Amino acid sequence: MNYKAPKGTKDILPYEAHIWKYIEDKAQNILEKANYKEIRTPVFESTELFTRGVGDSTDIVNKEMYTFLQKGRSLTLRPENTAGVVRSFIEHGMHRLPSPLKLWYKGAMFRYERPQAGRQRQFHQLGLELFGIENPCADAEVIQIAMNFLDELGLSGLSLEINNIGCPECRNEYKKQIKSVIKPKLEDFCPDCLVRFEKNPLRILDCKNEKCRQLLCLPEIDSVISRDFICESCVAHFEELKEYLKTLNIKYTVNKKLVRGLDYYNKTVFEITSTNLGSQNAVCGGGRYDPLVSTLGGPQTPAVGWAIGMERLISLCKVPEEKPLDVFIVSDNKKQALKLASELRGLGISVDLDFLARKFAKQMEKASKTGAKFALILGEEELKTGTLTLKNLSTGKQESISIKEIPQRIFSLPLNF
RNA sequence: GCGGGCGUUGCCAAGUGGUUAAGGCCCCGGAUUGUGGUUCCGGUAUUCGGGGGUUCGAAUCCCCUCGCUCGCCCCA
Repeated sequence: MNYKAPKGTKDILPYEAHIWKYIEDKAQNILEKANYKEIRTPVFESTELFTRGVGDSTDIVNKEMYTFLQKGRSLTLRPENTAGVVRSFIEHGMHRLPSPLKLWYKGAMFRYERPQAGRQRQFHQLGLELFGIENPCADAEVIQIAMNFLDELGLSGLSLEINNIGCPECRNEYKKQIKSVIKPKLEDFCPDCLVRFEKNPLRILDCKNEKCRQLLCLPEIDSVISRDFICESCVAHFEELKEYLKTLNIKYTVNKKLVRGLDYYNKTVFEITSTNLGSQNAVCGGGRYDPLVSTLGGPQTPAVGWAIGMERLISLCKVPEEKPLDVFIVSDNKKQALKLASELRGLGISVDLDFLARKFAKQMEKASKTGAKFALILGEEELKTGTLTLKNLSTGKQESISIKEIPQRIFSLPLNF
């Protein structure tokens, strides 16, 4: 029997793992500087959390969840992490902590979809959530952090799109108006949009079907889209956010047709896309979700957050080379070699050695191929005299040395070694 | 759920009906039993994703099936 990783899953192989670590370290660094604390929640939650939280009109809930029954309880592998973090927030009474509460997370998410470029069934997100602040300065900080993070990774070809989809009240009015102008032309729209018309009419706005897009440009429809349908307080929120972004020197474009697929969003929504990805070009997506905490049974708490798709991000990053190994021990005495390795590791030096006890030439070859900076020779001669031979593998120079001198020799190497 | 492309060794591949299935990389051994990264020599696929069929003869043609991949939908 040949076993393969299941469809839509991938191994992160040893030579790729340092890329993940590099990115995660960078994120952690940036987030902690802004006082975000890491939270780790379970990879599965009760199914109801997602049907309530993410929304049962969404594709995620309708056709993409990995759900299983355990002793009569329905559980689901998390398709996203906001609902889980909010559940934890409520369960542990975090609303009593000083506001704002800033959390971040990273981990695997699961959605049953047809895999393609930039999309897997098990994928990883890194995200943050900011609770307790209604003012758009929170939206601005969150966006600023995302942009800063992507910037520091040296990404190019990114663009930030923002929109304000209103609060539940004004959005209902907007839906009515959209429906009324679309209705006369309804039969010209694609079959998917016919379904959307009933279930979630705003989703028609970001349909990628060429015909639908043209229909949306008809003057009578376009005028409804481009008019600010949102209520005064939502407009004020949006205007203020734009001022913050301007002050922070963050470039953005307003995209009136940007609608996010998760039911919990209100007011601000945004997306960061890259021209260097395939058709799944969103690296980061997020927005404000003021109603969610109370929907899930907690006290009314405003919140805003985003998530970044790790696999998509990694495909865009140029990452520095892995640090080379400091020392490779060449020896025909395995016991002494292992002992030496353990001593040097204790001093903070990275050390490997040959376990096959091959001849010196082979061990030297291995030392080279491993990419070690030094070969440290511990043979009969060295054992007799109580010394070691340290060979610089890039210059070929070697010297007799005592164990005490090793750290100094190794750490004094210039950085561009 | 619906479309397109592709499956030859650990990896990248040549081969499109005719004897033992090129080549390159990696790996292993030797030249070189205490000195590498360069070089040279040698080794590693009873078998072409799997099953069935056509044929004297199939990686190559036909049918079925499985897997991967890209796109639609949707999302990070």
